[in-house]
Formats: sequence, C-alpha cells, structure tokens
Amino acid sequence: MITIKDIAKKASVSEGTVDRVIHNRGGVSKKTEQKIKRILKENNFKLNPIASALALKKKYNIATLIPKFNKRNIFWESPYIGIMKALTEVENYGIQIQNYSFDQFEASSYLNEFDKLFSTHPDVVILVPMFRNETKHVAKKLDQRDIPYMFLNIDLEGLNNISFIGQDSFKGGCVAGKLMCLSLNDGDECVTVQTRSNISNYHAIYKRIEGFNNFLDSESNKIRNHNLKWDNLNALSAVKAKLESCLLQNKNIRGIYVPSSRASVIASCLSDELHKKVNIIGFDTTDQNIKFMEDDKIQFLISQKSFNQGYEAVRTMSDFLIQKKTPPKKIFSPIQIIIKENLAFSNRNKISFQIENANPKKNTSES
Amino acid sequence: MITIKDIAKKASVSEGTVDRVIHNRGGVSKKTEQKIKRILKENNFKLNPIASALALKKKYNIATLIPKFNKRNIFWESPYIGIMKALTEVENYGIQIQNYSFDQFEASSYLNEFDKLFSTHPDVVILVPMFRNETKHVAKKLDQRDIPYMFLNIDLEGLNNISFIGQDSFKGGCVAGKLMCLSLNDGDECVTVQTRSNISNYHAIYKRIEGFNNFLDSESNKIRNHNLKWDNLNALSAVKAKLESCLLQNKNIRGIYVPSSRASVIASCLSDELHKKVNIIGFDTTDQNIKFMEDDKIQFLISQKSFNQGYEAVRTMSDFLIQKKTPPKKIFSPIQIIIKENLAFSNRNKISFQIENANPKKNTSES
DNA sequence: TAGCTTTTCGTGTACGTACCCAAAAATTCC
DNA sequence: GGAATTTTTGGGTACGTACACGAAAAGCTA
Repeated sequence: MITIKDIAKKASVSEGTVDRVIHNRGGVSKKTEQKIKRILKENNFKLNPIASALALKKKYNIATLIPKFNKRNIFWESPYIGIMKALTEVENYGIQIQNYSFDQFEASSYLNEFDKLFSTHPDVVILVPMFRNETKHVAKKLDQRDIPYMFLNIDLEGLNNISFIGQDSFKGGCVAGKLMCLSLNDGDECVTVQTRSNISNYHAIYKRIEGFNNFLDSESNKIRNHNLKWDNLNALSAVKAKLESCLLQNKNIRGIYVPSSRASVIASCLSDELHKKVNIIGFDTTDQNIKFMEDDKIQFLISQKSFNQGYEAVRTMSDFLIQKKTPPKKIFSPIQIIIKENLAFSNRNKISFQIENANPKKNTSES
Repeated sequence: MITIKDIAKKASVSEGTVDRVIHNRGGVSKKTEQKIKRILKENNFKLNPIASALALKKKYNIATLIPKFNKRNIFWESPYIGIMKALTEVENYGIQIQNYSFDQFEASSYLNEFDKLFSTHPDVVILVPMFRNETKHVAKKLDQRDIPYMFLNIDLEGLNNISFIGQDSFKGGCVAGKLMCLSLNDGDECVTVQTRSNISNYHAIYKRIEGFNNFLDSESNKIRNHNLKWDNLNALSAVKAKLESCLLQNKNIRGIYVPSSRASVIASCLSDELHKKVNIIGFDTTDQNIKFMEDDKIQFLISQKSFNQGYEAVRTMSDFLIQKKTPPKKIFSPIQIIIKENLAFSNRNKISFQIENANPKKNTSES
C-alpha cells in the first residue's frame, strides 16, 4: 500500500505539499503540482480512509425526519432500524444522527418537527416527504441554506433533492398485477381496495394502482377489476360490511388487491369461508401482515425492503459527506415477492440487528 | 466518545495499563485490573475500530476456493464479484484475499488448487465444497492446522466449518412448487428436468427436487409431475429431441421445473409454439437466464443472491478476524422470486459495483 | 538489608492523514 | 541591491490504539 510519505519521497517534496495537492488546498507552484499529480496517478494512489477518518476530527450531522410508528401502524419502524444499523457502522467516521419523527396524519406535526431539525443546523437531511405542499416549503428552506437532502421511500418530483431511495411504485403495481393474473383462473374477477384519506403516501398508492391496472389491461384474457373505497380503515365494522356485500354481489371475485401496507386490516375483516375463496395481495412485511400470511390469509406481499432503505440512505449520505461521492439521483429498492414459503428468509438483516441491540432508542408514539 | 486516555485518567493509571487490561495481555495486578474493568464497564467503553485498524499493522489473509466461471457457465462469477466488492470495504482493515479457482467438473483440480492455497498459510478459508469426499480430506488438513473455514453456497454436514452461507435448498424447492401450482390450472401436469452428471451441487439439486415434490404432495388437488433425465446438457440436439417427444406424448404438461441454474439450456431447446404453452421455472439470475426471461421464455427464477453470498462471506470472516466475532453456524440467503417485472431491480448492488470497477481481475477459464 | 528476580507499570513510538505554523524561496517594490 | 511582501514549502503535532522497552515497585533469598 502506497502512502503519502512514499509519494513525497518519489517527488522529493514534503508530505505537506503532497497533502495540499491531494486536497486542492492551493499554495503549490504549478510545476510541482503537475509533478505530484503525475506521480499520484502513476502509482494509483488512494487515500487510506481509515487514517483520514482518524485524523479528521470533523463531525458530520445527519438529521432524519420520518413518521412515527406505533403498534397499529408499524411500517416506519423498519427504515428506522435500518438507520440505526447504518449508524453503528459509520459513527466511527464521525457521523452523528439526529432523528425527528412526525405524525403521518398531521401536516403541522411534520412542519413542527422540521423546524426543530432545521434549528440544529445539520449537514445533510434524510426525510420522508409525506406532504407535498409542506415539502415544497421545507425544501426551499434547505435550498436557501445549501443543506443537501434526500428523500426516503416517497419520491416527489421537481425538487432539488440530491437523491431518492425507494421502490418504483408503478412497477410494484405491475408485479402485483401479474401475481393476480397468475392466481386467478379464467372468468375470475378481482377488486382493488382503497382508502380515500390515505393522503400519506398517496402518490405511491396511486402509482401502484396504475401499474396494476396497466398490467391487467395488457393481458390478452382480461380480468375484470372492481373498486372499493373507504374514507378510512379505522371503523372495522363498516369496512367489513361493505367488503362482504361486495363479495356477495360479485360471486366471481377471487382476488383482493390492497395497494397499501394495510392488507392485514382487510384480512381481519374476512370470514374463514371467504378466506378460502379469495386471495389477498398486499404490500410490505409488517408484523401484522406477516401474521396473516402465516395463517394463509394473505397470499402475496410485495416488499420494498424498507429496512434496507433506511440503511442505504444513511450509508449513501455518509459516503457523500466523507468521500464527497455524489449519489445516483434515484436508487430503486428491489421489488420482493414474499409468500409463506420464503417469508422466514426475507428479513434476516433487520432481525439479526434487532437481536444484537436489544434496547434500541425509542421512536414510538401512542397516538 | 470516551477514549483509553480518558479511562486511564479516571483510574489514575497509564494508558498502557488500560490497554493491557482491554486485551487481556496480562502483567497487571488483580486490584488495578478489577478497578479498570469496572471503570470500562461504567463508561461503556468501546474501542475505536478505526484507530485500532490503523495501529494494528497485522495483515490477515483470507483465501477463497471457488469454481471457475466462463461464458457457458457464468453462475460463479456472481459470488466472485461479491467477494471483490467486500474486499474494497475491508482492505484498509488489513484484510488481504487470495482467490483460487477450480474446474467444477474435476475433483483433481479442486484438490490441486487447494494444495496451492494451503501452502500459502492463510488465516481463514472460504470455500465451495463441491466434492464431498475430497472436502473431507481438505477439511481434515485445515482442522489439523487450526485454520478456520466456512462453506459458501453448498452445505456439507458433519464437518468443522465455522459457518455456512447459502440458501435453504429444500425451501427453495417448496417455493418453486408453489409457483408451479399457481401457474397451472386444474388438470395440468408438469415435468422435472434433471442432469445426472451434475455432481456439482448435487446435494442442493436433490434438496430442491425434494422440496418441490413435498409441496406438490401437500396440495389438495395434486398436480402430476413427470421426470426427465439426461447424462448432461451439452448435447443440445439430444436434449431437444427427448424434451419435445415428452411434451408431445403428454399433452397436459404445461410446466417445466429446472432445479439447477441451467434453465436457459432447456428454454433454448423449445420451439416458440411450445414456449407459448409451457412455463419454465428455474434457479439463479445468470445472464443467460435473464435473457430468456426478458423474452418471456422463462417465467420464474428463484434467486439466491449469490452476489451477496460472496460479499457476506468475506464480511463475516473479516469480522471474525478483526473483532473475534463468532459467526452464526448457518446464514441463510433470501429466496427471491424473480419475474420479468421485477428483474431490473434484483441485481442493483452487483451491477453498480461492476460499473464502478470496470476492470476486475480475471478469474475466468475457457474450458 | 543488600542484592537479585519477578511483577507491575509508564513512556515513547508507530500507523497514515489533516492541518497549522514558521521557514525558505521567489517575487515585488523603491 | 536591499527591504518588504507574497508565494511556496517543510516540519511538527494530533487523531486513538498497539506494543516494545525499560523503569519502578514488589517480592524473595541469604
């Protein structure tokens, strides 16, 4: 391994001069600069990041802004754990993380938490842009202060985020469509279940529906698709009533498509008899969804590896800060197809980290 | 962040003494040892791995022994690239890797390469135990010299390997079975395709068939499964003839199960007409398999993320060497279901690494 | 208690890079 | 040509840990 000292010797200058060239610190005559650059290149010199990290006392602050999670809606726990996992790997490089969490149904909470975050002057920000208009405001403030930011899980177009990590929701919908076609026979029908109030993640859900319909339309023997909408999924009895009547009226429906992470809610509303008849296709391996899958009440889950999203977001931003590596504009998560048989192997990273760190800091709310 | 210096000050001893306690180097009186240990615990002291790595000049040698890859059989390229990717991340911690590759159809080549490997006195070994008896011999030699070793991709029971990383092949077969059931209608039949000479990986293929049959048997409306065997898949015209006659004789066959990574060979033998009729389910996203999937000639591939296997193997062994972390006895890779629609998102890690490092060292053979 | 061995401990240097300060060299100005 | 200024460069120290070396303390023998 070639070091700065070696380069200095070869160029017969001091280590300090080589260092100045490497970091474009200036104050080096053109002649010696050229010479050193040539020697650096010839020897394929690479900085030792270990030594750099040690010498560089500089601390970098990453701030995150993601939704709170609780027992009823636990989806956001997963990226959070991914964030903490990544932190253990990069903290010795001087990376520090401040987490802020907001109520995903309250735009004001989003803004409040952002203001707290903003006042701590972070170096970069990782955020879930849950609300479109509010995010415009947030992005503007970050832009003004030249703080780079990336989007996690939800993509919004037209802003200056340096990156986005998450799933291609349209393609996710296509995959769901294909799985639906596969599991239905000729003449069978299906129904897409929507919650109108699901402003959160609205964009992704819209795209998932679009992808699903797109796939269905592209098939030669078209499957008829119905639509069911609720204002919200909290009034379980109302959900149940409407769902059952729909299934009774349309005897050919043998598939339910839930383009959100709440497939478990729908599954919990079906009688055993109906479960035997219909397949449910949903998204995300939340604990609740997993339970219903183990009981054969949900057939397919499309997972976006949200744990990895959190993990990769932090790693990406750390590389950006430490090594000045510009991240790709979009980083697409895999579209994983989960069935009962491969369920056990889908979450290993997350689970093993949880076991190692039995007492993670709390990010929950009881709301 | 608390350092050794801080601890030394708190205990009013020198840094050297603290260091001796931390590393159990001995030569410290019981009294001060206890005191220092207490203070270490009270302050939740953790070594800074960055500084450790820098100070520790010690180099660790990891040797790998994996099959050669070439244009016709490219499966083993993927774990190899994973190994090289991991190397870039750990080389600054003093990890060095020597790769040895053997002809997967020649046990003698396996032994020869192992002997070369063995003579370089590596600290640990990562190997693909392709041949059962030969591996017993190999393992014995490693045991005698107390060199820890782990198995990659193929698991052999009853040896002293400290870990195994790979897929649960039985479960992989189950998943294939489920997919087969899903894509067939009542009355349809399927055929399992085997190559007798595939000693390589024989165990995994056997397990995959077992899992497949197990799933089929567990279903209420049983699907009839045929079996086709060849001595090898190299004589394409023979394969084609036998396959076509089988499909003609059994008009109800609408699914082909290929429990190896060579689904592309089977796919290449079918006429367009037959492709319209039958689904092919195979394993591993080799470049050839991917091509046929894009052309709708292979419907399902079950991927074991072999890139990640190579990557994780190196990371696991590095943690073992540097941090003395004992790895789990078995590390199971995810069982990924790949269809045309999610294909593009399945290999991101590997591909992005390949792009960054346009000129990887060669490990190919033309055999 | 002197003299010796053994145990226990402190100091110093190295790892490779970052960055500060002052010395040396080059340039400018009168 | 000499002083003042600017540019260019070298040397030194710090980051936190590992480890060698030798000094101090303690234990032992006679």
